[in-house]
Formats: sequence, structure tokens, C-alpha cells
Amino acid sequence: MFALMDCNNFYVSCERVFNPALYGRPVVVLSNNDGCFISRSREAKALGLPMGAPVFKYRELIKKHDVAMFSPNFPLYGDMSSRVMHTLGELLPDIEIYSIDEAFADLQEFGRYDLEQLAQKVCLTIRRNTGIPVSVGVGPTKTLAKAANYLAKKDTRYHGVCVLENGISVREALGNVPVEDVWGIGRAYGRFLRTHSLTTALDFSRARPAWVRRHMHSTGARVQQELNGESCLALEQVRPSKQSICTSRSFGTMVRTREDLEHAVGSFASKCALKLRREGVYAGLVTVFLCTDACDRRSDHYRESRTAAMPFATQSTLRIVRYALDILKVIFRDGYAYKKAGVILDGFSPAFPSSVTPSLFDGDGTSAADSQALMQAIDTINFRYGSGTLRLAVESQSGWKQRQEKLSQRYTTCWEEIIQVRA
DNA sequence: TCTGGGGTCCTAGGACCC
DNA sequence: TCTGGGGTCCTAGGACCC
Repeated sequence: MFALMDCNNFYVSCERVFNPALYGRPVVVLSNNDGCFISRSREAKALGLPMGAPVFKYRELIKKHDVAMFSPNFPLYGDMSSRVMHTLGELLPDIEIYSIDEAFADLQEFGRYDLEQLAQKVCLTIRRNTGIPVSVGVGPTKTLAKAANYLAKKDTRYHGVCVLENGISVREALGNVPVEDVWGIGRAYGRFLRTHSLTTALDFSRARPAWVRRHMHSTGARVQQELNGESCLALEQVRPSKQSICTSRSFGTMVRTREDLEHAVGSFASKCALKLRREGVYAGLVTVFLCTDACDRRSDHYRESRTAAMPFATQSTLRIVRYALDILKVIFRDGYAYKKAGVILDGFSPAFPSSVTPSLFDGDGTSAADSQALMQAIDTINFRYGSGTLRLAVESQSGWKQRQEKLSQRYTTCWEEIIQVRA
């Protein structure tokens, strides 16, 4: 059996832990740039604020019901996530951290336990240790555990825990899961399946396997097998290393000059290089993209991206930023109001020096080893004294700031912003 | 008249996830 | 005025190899 633990409206719950006045009130957390809703409390959902909807369309409703809004505070959510996962790992030793707010657990060694009780213990302990409310779904496959979790959250009768153990309870439950909400199906396939009168997870599980494979390929076939109790997806306890790394942002106000875009793209490239070093891999390709506002119907649009192959794979901020800025020179067009830009790294090699061949004719005077030591020194200083303590001149926020008007404190990761308690 | 068979690698596009 | 950011996997098709 597998369990899936999922935090309830995680980002909102993180804000509430440090601001108890928010309990019982409608609360939302916004996307970067304060653009749309990415986490909603139960009260906010009840008001009809949809996931992913732009904030400006709901101004009146927000004002009328005094909805509390927050800019996203990822340092806080990341730290709270690791606390939740730590507690979960103490209760259930074999876990796969699937996302910032979800983890699977293999329950093989709990064969003789009452799984319902075990799941309840998980909820209570995580709530007590971290303040974060969670739901737990249990089933014979990961996909069924996901479906169980969906029901645990959706249907209040389950009180946050749903265990699908025998064939009958599985079938009953799957009849209550809309087909597009099955893990791995999604909106597009959901629409397609509905045109063939397959509206629930149960309908889909009973469709002809050959038909499913023809229209939804191997992925769809696997989803169906998993729904029918045949486990195809194992617990992945070691996270596979990343294949690409991306840093991109929308701008708070339009960016028009090349200089301002250089500040943005330089900052994104530098951030990518840092992520690359944390991942422990070397990038061979740099991509830069930029675009005007796709939602703006009055102005001309321009979007372009270009990829450059670097002469050898690197982790160096200096090199990666230089290549990114070179690409920007090529794709930048004067006269447009840019809304968004980003940098992507891929073409990874695992480790230096075994699989990275340095260039014999590399002309910038720094050996790979020197640049390695330099990056390490910069990272150490920035870790100790705060990110951005040492940075390139081009990394600057001038001209491309994001909107971030409702930011809460970094209560758990920054001494200056630690919570204050009055006696 | 008539033109094989078996591969690999890469990319773009479309789907999915959180 | 105003619409996020960061990932994965799969397939088809083209270019190339012998």
C-alpha cells in the first residue's frame, strides 16, 4: 500500500501559522508579481475565487469580504515544507518527496497495522509539530493513493483521511472522482474522454485498454493500470537529477530598454548558475527568451528565444551570464514593451572533470579549476552574509522590479524577520 | 521494370505535474 | 493598470549512420 500526504492549501496554511488572526478568514496567496491566486483558504474557495485567476478581476469581491492577500514568500514555504517532511519521515521511513507540499510513502512494513489509524496519526503529528494541516490518502497504487487523497480533501465526511483497501471501496470511490482530476489525465484528455462518455475515474478504469493506449499512449495506459490496482509506479526515494533549470519573471512594469533587460537577464542567468551548482551538474546550453504582453490586444507583439552552445560545459556564473547577454544582444528589438524574460540552462553533464572536456583554445585566461574555486568562494560568502552580498555589476533590480506589495516576513529563515512574541 | 533494412540522435510540440 | 514559475515525459519526424 501507498500513502499520499498532501498539505491543505499549503501556502495559505504557512501564512496562518505565524499569523493566527487569519484563521476563519478568507486568505489567498498570489503568484509572483501579485498576478493571480495560487493558494486559497477554504473560505476563499467558497467565495468563488478560482485557482489561477487574475486578481484584478475579483477586486470587488476581495474588498467586500475583506480577503487577506499575500505575495508569495517562498523562503518561508520551503522551510515549512522541510519541517513537514522531516516529521513525516520520522513516522513513515520510506518516503518520496513529490513536491513542496506532497509526499508518497510506501506502507509495506505496516502491513499488519490499522492503516486508517496510522494515517490519522500522521495528520495529528504533523499538525502538532508544524501547525500545518494535512490530508492523507491510502491505496494499493500511487494513483489510487492520489485519488484517495482527492476524496479525503473534497468530502468532509472523511475528516482528512481516506483509505481505499478492498475492491468495493475502490470502485465506489472512483465513481466519485471526475475523470479530469485523476493524476496524469488532466484538462485536455479530460475533455476528450468526456466526449466519449467517460466522466469518472471508474468509467476510465473500465475503458478498453487498447483504445486507451491508442489515444493516450503509454502514459494513459499506465494510469489505467494503476487505477485497476496494478502498481506501475514505484516509490522514488532518490530524486532524479534535473534535466533543465529555468529562471524567468514577469515584470511589474513594462521594460523597454536594452540596459534594463540586461539587468534582468543577467540576474536570471546568475540565479540559474547558482541553481546549477546546487544541483551539482554542468550546463552546455544557454537559452534566453523574452516576450511582450500576450494579454495586451492593442500593442504589437514580439517574442523570441535563442539557444547558444557553450564551448564546454560549465557552472561558472561569469561564463553563463556572458553567453546569456550575448544572446540578448541578438534577440533584443528596440521599440517594444517587454513583459517577461527568462533564462534556461540544459545540456547537462554530471561531474567535472570526468565528463567535461575543457577547451584547448579557451581564451578568457581563467582555467576551469580557478573558476570553480571562485564560484565556491562566492557561494560561501553569499550563504553566510545573505544572497546578493557578492554579485556581478549587471545583476541589479534597476528597471525591472516585480510587484510584491503584500510580502510577509521570512519568519524562520532570517534573524531580522523572526516572529516577535509579547508577554 | 527494378532502389533495403536496421538503427541512433535531435528537436519541436503537446500533454502532464505542482 | 492588472493574467506565475518551474519542471517532466512522450511521440513524430527529420537527419544521419552502416
